[in-house]
Amino acid sequence: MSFSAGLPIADVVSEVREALASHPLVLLQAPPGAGKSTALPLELLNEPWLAGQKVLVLQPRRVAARAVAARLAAGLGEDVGGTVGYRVRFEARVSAATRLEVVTEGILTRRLQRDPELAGVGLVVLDEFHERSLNADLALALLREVQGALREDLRVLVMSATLDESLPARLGVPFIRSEGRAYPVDVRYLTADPVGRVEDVVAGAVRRALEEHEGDILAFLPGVREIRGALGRLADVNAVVLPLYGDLPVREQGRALLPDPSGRRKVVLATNIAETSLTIQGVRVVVDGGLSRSQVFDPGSGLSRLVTGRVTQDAATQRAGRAGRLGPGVAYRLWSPRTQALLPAARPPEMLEADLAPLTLELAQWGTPDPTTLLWLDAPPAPRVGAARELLTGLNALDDSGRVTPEGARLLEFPTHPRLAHLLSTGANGALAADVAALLEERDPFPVGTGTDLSERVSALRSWRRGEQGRGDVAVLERIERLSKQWRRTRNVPVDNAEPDHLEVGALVALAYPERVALARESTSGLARSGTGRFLLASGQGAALPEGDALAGSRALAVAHLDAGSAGWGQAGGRIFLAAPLDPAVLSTRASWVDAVRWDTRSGTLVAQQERRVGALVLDIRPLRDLPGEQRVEALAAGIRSEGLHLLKFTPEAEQLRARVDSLRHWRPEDSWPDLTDAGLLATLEDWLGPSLTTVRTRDDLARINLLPALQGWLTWPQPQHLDQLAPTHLTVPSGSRVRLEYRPDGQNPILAVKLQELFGLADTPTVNGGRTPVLLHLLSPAGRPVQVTQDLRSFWNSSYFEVRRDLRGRYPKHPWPDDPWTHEPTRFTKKRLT
DNA sequence: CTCTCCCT
Repeated sequence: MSFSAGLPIADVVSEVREALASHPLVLLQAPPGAGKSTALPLELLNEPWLAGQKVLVLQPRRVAARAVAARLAAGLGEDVGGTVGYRVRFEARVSAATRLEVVTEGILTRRLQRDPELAGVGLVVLDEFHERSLNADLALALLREVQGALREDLRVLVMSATLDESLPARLGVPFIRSEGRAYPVDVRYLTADPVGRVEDVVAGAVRRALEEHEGDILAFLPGVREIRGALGRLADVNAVVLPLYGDLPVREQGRALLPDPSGRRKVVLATNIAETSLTIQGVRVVVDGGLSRSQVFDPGSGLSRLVTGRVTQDAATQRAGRAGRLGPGVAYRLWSPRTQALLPAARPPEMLEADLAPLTLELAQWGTPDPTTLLWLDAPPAPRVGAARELLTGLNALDDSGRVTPEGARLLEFPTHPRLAHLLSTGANGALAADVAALLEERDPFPVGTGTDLSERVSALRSWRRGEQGRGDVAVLERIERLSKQWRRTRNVPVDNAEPDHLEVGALVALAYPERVALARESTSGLARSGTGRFLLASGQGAALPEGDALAGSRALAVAHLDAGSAGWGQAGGRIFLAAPLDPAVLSTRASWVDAVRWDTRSGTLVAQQERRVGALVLDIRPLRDLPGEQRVEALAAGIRSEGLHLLKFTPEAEQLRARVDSLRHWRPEDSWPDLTDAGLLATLEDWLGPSLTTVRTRDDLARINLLPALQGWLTWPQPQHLDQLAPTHLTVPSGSRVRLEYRPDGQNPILAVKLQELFGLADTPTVNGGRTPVLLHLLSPAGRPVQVTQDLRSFWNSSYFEVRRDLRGRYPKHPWPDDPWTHEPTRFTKKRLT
C-alpha cells in the first residue's frame, strides 16, 4: 500500500528508502505540496533498517506539529494518538502504540539531553530545515554526534523546501530532489521602485487588484503600525478588510483566516506571520509590500531592536506561493525587477545572529564546553559564545572552564532562557518568581502606552486568577498562567494571589537582568534629583521612561525590557518598556569599592577616588590616597587619547625635533628611528611621556610639560649624536651666519631660507643626511622676501641671478649686486658696512 | 514613534 500515491513525492520514495538503507544522513529537497511532511514518513515506517523502532519528525512550530500529525494519522485512517502522535510544550498525544511522533524543536533538545542514545528511535526527520532555526541546527549537530559516538544505526533525514545549492556539499551527504505541486502564480513587478510610504503603496495595489482579479487578497506589510495605516486607507472598498498579526487576539485572527461568513470578498493585511505560520483560505492574489521587520541582537549590550528591511528572495517566494494553493494565482511585488535581482537570497541562519546563552548552556550540559568542536553547518560565532559564557558564569551556571555547574543543571530544569531560569531558581518568593518570569516571557498583557510598571501586571494576573474583572488581555493572561503554573510545579510552591510587594518584584527582575539595574539621572541643570524619567543602567547604557510614566519618581529601577535606542534618541539612550521599582538596598548588596582613576574631560582633571559601584552606577565616593604611578600614567594617557594630542603644547624647538626625526625615519628606514608623528606619539604616550606625568593633575599641568627633554629622552644612544650629524638644526653659510633649517613631513627636502648675498661664491647646494639629501634653497631678498626657490645653486649664479639682480638692484641700492657673484665676498650686510 | 516571529 502506498501513502504517497498521486503525490509528487511518490517518484522519489524508493530513492529515499535506498539512500537511508546505506547512509546515516540524507538530504531531501522538495517544494511545498510534494507530500514530504504528510506522506513520506508513513512510507518509511516498515523499513528493515528501522527494525521496528520509532520515527521522530521535527517541526519548527506547535501549530505545524499538530497539523502534520493530524494529516499523517488521517493517512493511516486513524486518530491522532495511535500510530501517529505528537508532543509539544504543554501537550502530548501519544500512546504505547505510537511509532511516529511529531515533536517541536525544544522537545527534541530536552529528549536528547535526557537520553542521548535516543533509545527506541531509528529515524529522525528534520522538516523545514531551510528555515535554519537555531534549534534545528543544534538538533542536527547533536544528532550527528550521537551517530558518530553512540548510535551508528540511527538515521537522520533532513528535509528542505527551498533549494540551497551549497547544502548537499556542506553536509557531504546523498541529495534527493522531488518536484512540488502548486498552481502557477503569475508574479508581477513594478517597472520602477515606488516612492512614499509602504502603507500607501500597498493600499493602492490592493485597490487595483480588487478591480482586476477575483478571489481574496493577502497583502504583506512590515508591522502593526503599517497595517493600521493601510486599514484606514481601504475603509471604503467593497470588501471585508481584516488585520492579521501575532499580537491580535485569537478570535480576531480566526476572522482573518476563515472565509467571510456572509460570503463577501476578503482582504487580509498581514505581517510575516502569514508567510509560514498561518494559512489563509481562499487567497488568489498576494500583494507584497517588500518589507519585513526583524530583531537584531546586539551582543555588546545584550539588547535587541527591531529593524525594518527589505524582504529576502526566499521569503518573497514564500509570500507569492500563498496565492497558488487553490488554483492559479497572481502575486504583485511592489518593487522593480532590478531591485529583485539585488535582494539577498535568504536571511542568515539564526545561529549567526541570535543570543547564544541558551545554546551555550545546553552544550555545556551536553558535555561540550567548547561548541566549536561539534560538526556545524554554521558554527556559533566565538565572540557571541564568549558573551554568552560571561553571562552564564555571572549566573553561576558555568564554572571558569565553561563546564556546567550544579546550578547550571538546575537552570535547565526550567524550560526558559537562563536569565529567567536563574530568577526562578534563586528568587526567594517562588510563587512571585513564577508570575514575574511568566510575565517577562510572554507578551505584554497590557495595551501599548499604559505604563511600564511590571508590578501592575502581576496585580492584574492575580486579580484575574481570583476571578475578578480586571485589566489585561485575557488570552495573554491565560498563556502567562500556564507558564507560571509549570514553574510553580517545578519549584513545588502553591499559587499566591495576594497583592505583590512592588520592591520584591524589582528584586526578582534584578536577578534576571543584573546589568539592567538603574539609578535616576540628575537633570542637566542639576536641580531636579528625580522625576526626569531618565536612568543610567549598571551596563553603562542610558535609558528613559515614556513621558509621564508612573515610575519616573523612582530613585532606582530594575529594567526588564528596553530597546537598544536609535540614532534619533540622542543621549537618553534606550526606551524602557517594562520595569519595576528597586530598593536601593538591593544595589548596596551588590556593590563593591573599586579604585577609580580616570581623566575627566568636563573638568579637565585627573579624578582619583574610591567608588562604591555596581557596574557603571556609583553609590558612594571617598578619596583615594597613594595613587600608584602606573594608574596615573594609564589614566592620563587615556585622557590625552580621548581628547587629542593638542592637550600637549609643543614648543617650536620640540616641533623641530619631531620633524628632524621624522625626516630621518623616511630617509633611513633601516635605522629604526622612533615614530614621533601625532599617531606615533599617541600610541606610545606611556613610554615617552610617562616619566613627565608624576605630578600632573589638570589640563594646565599637561600644557606646562616641557616636551623637548621628554622627546630627547625617547631617543636611545647613539641616536642623539646621529641626529645632530645627519639632521642638524642649523647650517653655517659662506657669510658665517648659522641659518635654521625647516624640516618637513614625508621626507621632503628641508628648506634653507637665506639671503642670496650670503651665498656669493658657493657653487654646491648644501646638504644634510650625510651628504645624501640636498636642502631646498629659498633665496631671499635683502628684506627677507623669497625671490627664488632652487636646488641647483650653480646654475642660479650663471643665469637667473642676473634677472633677479636687474629686478632688485633699484629697490635695494645699498646692498651688493656684483657683476661676478662667484668672486664677491658673501655678506649679510650692506655695501657701506663692507667698506 | 515599541511590539517581526518562534521554542523548551
